[in-house]
Amino acid sequence: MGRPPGNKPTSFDIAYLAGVSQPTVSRALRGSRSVSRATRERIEAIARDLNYSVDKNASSLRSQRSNTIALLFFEDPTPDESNINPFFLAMLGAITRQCGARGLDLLISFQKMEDDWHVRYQDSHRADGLILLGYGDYTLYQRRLTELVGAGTYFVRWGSVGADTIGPTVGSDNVGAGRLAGDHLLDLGRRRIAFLGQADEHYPEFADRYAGLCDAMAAQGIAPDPALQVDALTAEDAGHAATMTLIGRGVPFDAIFAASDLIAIGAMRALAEAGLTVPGDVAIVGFDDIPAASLTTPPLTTIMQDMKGAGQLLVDTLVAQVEDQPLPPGTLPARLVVRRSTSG
Amino acid sequence: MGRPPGNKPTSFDIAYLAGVSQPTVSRALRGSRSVSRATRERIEAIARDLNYSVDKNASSLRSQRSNTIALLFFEDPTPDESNINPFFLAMLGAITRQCGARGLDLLISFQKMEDDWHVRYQDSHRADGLILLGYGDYTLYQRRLTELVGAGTYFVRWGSVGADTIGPTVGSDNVGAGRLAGDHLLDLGRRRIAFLGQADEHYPEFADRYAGLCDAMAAQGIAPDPALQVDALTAEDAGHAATMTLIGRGVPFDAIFAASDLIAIGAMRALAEAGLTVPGDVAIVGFDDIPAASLTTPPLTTIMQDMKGAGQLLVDTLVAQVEDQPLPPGTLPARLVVRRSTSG
DNA sequence: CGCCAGCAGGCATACGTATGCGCATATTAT
DNA sequence: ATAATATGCGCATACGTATGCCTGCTGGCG
Repeated sequence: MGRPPGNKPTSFDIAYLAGVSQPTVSRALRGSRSVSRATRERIEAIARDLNYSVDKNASSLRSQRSNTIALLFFEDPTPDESNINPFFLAMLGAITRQCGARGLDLLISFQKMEDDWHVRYQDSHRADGLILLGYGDYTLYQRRLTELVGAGTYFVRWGSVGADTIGPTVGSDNVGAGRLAGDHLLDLGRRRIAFLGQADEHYPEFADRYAGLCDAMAAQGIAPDPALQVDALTAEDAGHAATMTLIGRGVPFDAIFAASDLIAIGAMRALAEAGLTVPGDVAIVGFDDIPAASLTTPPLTTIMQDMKGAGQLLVDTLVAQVEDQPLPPGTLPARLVVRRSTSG
Repeated sequence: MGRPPGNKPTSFDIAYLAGVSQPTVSRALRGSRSVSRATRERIEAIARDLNYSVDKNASSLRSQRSNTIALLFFEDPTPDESNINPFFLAMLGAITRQCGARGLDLLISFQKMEDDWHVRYQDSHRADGLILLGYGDYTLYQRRLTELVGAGTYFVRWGSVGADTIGPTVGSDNVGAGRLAGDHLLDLGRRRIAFLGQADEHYPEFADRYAGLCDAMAAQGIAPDPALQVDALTAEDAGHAATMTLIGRGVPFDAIFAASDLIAIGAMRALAEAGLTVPGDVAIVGFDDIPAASLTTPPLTTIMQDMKGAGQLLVDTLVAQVEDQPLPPGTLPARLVVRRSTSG
């Protein structure tokens, strides 16, 4: 208190007051073993007293480590603001928390994948590495990801974890989650389970969820019926449209597993319009457990991903790369949240 | 391409290749008038060629400007992760966009207001200024804000804009928004309008909304009835509880203006349980236009805040301070979104 | 033809920290 | 007692950019 503003204390000021040299201050504050305990504590006291804090720019410049990671959201369908997938926003909380726990700063940006932002961020030493978060057509991103790998940029991606993914990837066990949903519906006696969601290589996460559903059905000796799978992207409208398509096909079904909650909500709207009851005529399971899922009527049974774990794993995986350590395994278990859309 | 990684080009490399001195490179790339056009273009070409990008740390260190702002979320009720107010998350999109447009980086953190994080961020030159975002008991924050002002920290806060606010503040015109909601309900012939939301000095934004409602009623010669105001914080449960209280009071009401969408959603649930129809028995207006608002049955009439404008204004106000320029005015108009909870 | 103005760019240096290396003093082994 | 080792700290310097000041040159004008 009292020092004229714009005249922030430096490590030299501390050194002077402590009667030591500037390097000693630096070492002391970083906890180097080569400063005696007494000296260190004296320096720490003075630093606290002066309200000193290490200049981040000087420190990063000298050490070539920014202790900062950059979070890049990308989504292809929405060039407009605000319409961010609620699931990712929830994950943001977990990521910031883990960054805080590890003493990292977090830079954030929403970008189209076209910009070369991602490269720039590491080149300019703003960040030590990147977290890439986004749904969208995976095949469109492959080239970009390959570039990143080629440039030696450290990054980690949220998505489908498989053999052919490019770069370190962290994701839920989507196959297991699909199996979870399938088992649940099968336990309830449902046999004609529809899947709403793009299930091709462009959207591997959705495809995995479908594969898990098929696994569960196969375990009961039920062959998947292609007529019960309808493509749909993440949005509510898509869920509505897909359900209309499904109904239009005239094949009977007694359950729906939707690849996202928004799809499920759209589906519920379409079912209501068609005079079908939930869960009476059709049981329905969503995916993501977005806040709105518990607010629908009936509340939506869904799959909850481990977002806290996801945030930790993303950050840890990135740091492991930067520090040249072995990467932790990349998949996280998901959990079924039963609500009245299946059990009512 | 091709340069060994870890050997990033510097301005010296460019200078060498261009046959000029390093300072000239710096000036050229920053667009200084004292570099000839020809030289500048030559330098720019080489820089592009080498995939050069200015080292952010060195630049910030030297210029004492980080061109970065820090966004601090704080909410008192949720020490747990994830449960972030969706409204703020939507605003995040607008803020990042404006930061991008102004060439600023954005640091982000969720914190309890107790930590001295906010001071640290500017002291350590991580950020030029802070954006403070959070609901919560305003009176609890006053001391912190006063400290920030005292420390000369640049910041801007989202909240109620009034005479007694501490530090530069940006917010919606909550009084006007309340009037908007009131006028709408009055136009529909409703006369007994309840308000659900804390309306004291601890939550000035809510109080302003209530004041606007009272204004609108007063303009029609209707005196506000204290029995029709029930305290409620932001959450859905609170809305449910408040509505039960309201019903329990036995005073007749034909409309509800809720201080937030989540309160409104809770209210709708309580009304349904009590056998009251929306909008037949009770018309209801929310606030925020969160994504779930259009998914309720019936869809919720609500007040939409100008989030794009808010993001711009927050960033612009902060930058104006840093650059020692006059601050733009701090209030933004809100808009009524009519859905079936009032007009059905 | 000489003088002053203005343009383009170079020189030197500062920003604040981190770290390799060397040098005392203190400690132990021989 | 002397050599070997450890401990604690200072010296010098590097990180890469931005900027105040000065210089050399060109051109216009009296």
